[in-house]
Amino acid sequence: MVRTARYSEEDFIEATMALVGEGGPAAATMQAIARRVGAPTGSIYHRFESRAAVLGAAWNAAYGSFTRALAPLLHEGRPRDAALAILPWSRENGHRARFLLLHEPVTLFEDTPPPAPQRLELERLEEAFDGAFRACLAVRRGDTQGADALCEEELARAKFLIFDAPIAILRPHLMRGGTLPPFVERMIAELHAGMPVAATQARGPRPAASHEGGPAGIPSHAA
Amino acid sequence: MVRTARYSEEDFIEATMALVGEGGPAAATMQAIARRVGAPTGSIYHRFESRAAVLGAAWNAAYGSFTRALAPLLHEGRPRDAALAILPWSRENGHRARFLLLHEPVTLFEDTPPPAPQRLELERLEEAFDGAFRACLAVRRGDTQGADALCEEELARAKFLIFDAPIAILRPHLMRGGTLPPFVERMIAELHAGMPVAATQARGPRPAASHEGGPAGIPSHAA
DNA sequence: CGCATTCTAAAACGGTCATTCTAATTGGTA
DNA sequence: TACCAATTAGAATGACCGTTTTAGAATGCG
Repeated sequence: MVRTARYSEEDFIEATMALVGEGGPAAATMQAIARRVGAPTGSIYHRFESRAAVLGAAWNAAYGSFTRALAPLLHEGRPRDAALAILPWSRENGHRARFLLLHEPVTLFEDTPPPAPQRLELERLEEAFDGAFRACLAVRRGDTQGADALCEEELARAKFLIFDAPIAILRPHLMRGGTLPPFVERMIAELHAGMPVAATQARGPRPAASHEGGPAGIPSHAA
Repeated sequence: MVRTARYSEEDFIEATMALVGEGGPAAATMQAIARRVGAPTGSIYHRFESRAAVLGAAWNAAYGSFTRALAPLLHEGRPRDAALAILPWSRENGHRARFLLLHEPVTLFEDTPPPAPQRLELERLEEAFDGAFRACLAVRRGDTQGADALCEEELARAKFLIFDAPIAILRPHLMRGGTLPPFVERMIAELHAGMPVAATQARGPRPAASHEGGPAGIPSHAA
């Protein structure tokens, strides 16, 4: 090394997350990222090989931070606490939360997928998070046979309850940009009380629809 | 009128929804839309004043079709059936479903908001759908005082249960592009059994977290 | 039968963006 | 101190996109 870098990789990543969080993926042009950092456009290319690499790195940073907050709780078999942990994480990560929870990767990487390094790291992160879900289910069921004998439905239920549903509860408020109202916590807690991930002790195979008829037989659109 | 049009407004709208559903908003360039229809680029401007107008019209078409399927059930006070009605609607509207349910308006209109005609129609549609939610809550509570005395939390709960949560259940499968597995119906039904929109008869003020402690007191990130 | 009007058709324009290029600068090291 | 690779700095390039323009074709009406 001979010259000390003035702008770090993290500077560009932070600027990218802020721009996407505020104005959507299209707002994060290379020139906008550079301007926000105070650097010339070309400097980004000394750290990242392309725009897709910057977006990929930003996504991995946000996703990594998020999963690091939830994974330990999942491994301890505490799905409800994991779902609730999304709240403090969102409050403490303004930029990151809006960036990660308001945009699907599809819309971020639609034009060009991120290059190999970022793609591989994302695969690692996703695999680790998936493993945490499976471990959580195994713990809740008191499984000794490991976390492999899970059907697709069980995993989908867990991901919905711990990940997608809390995010759906938060999304309207993240979008409006204000602070999260206190009732979002109540809603997540109620959700987990009424539709548990998996029963701890034997509690009957499934809660089953309690009133107003079973789950089968959707009426068609009207009446 | 003097010359019969070869390409209709609906042609361009349909192509737009298909392109966005397949490749995200950036895939729906004016040239791509025209190419898919088989028309020259300029022809679109005989029907729409700008790209934002095309996207807005497409959004309104999809959103209108969706709300027309749900609103009657809401007005009848059948929130569970409304949530379940999203399933057949999605199966019958491949393009539309992926377009509407996989993309937030924020990411569609980030650069330029749609012009007045489309913006106004969207406001009408949103107001009508909002009214349906309020009506549903009023019916469920047996309210005689109308649908105005609703707190923010009640409305947020209803929208989550009937709209956002079912969509969150469907999203992974819409993304993969395959057919919807049968267990998504069970999940929606269970959700409504465990966390009802509003009790029909007096059933106690709130279900309250049944086991493993009340809703208050989130542990911080670990342990 | 021709004309006004609405459309198709395709090329052209202006702007923006990602990326590259050239030159100047920096600061640890020999 | 003199060097030199890594970096800053900012302009230049080439591609693509939304929109406009120009020209020609079709059709109902007088």
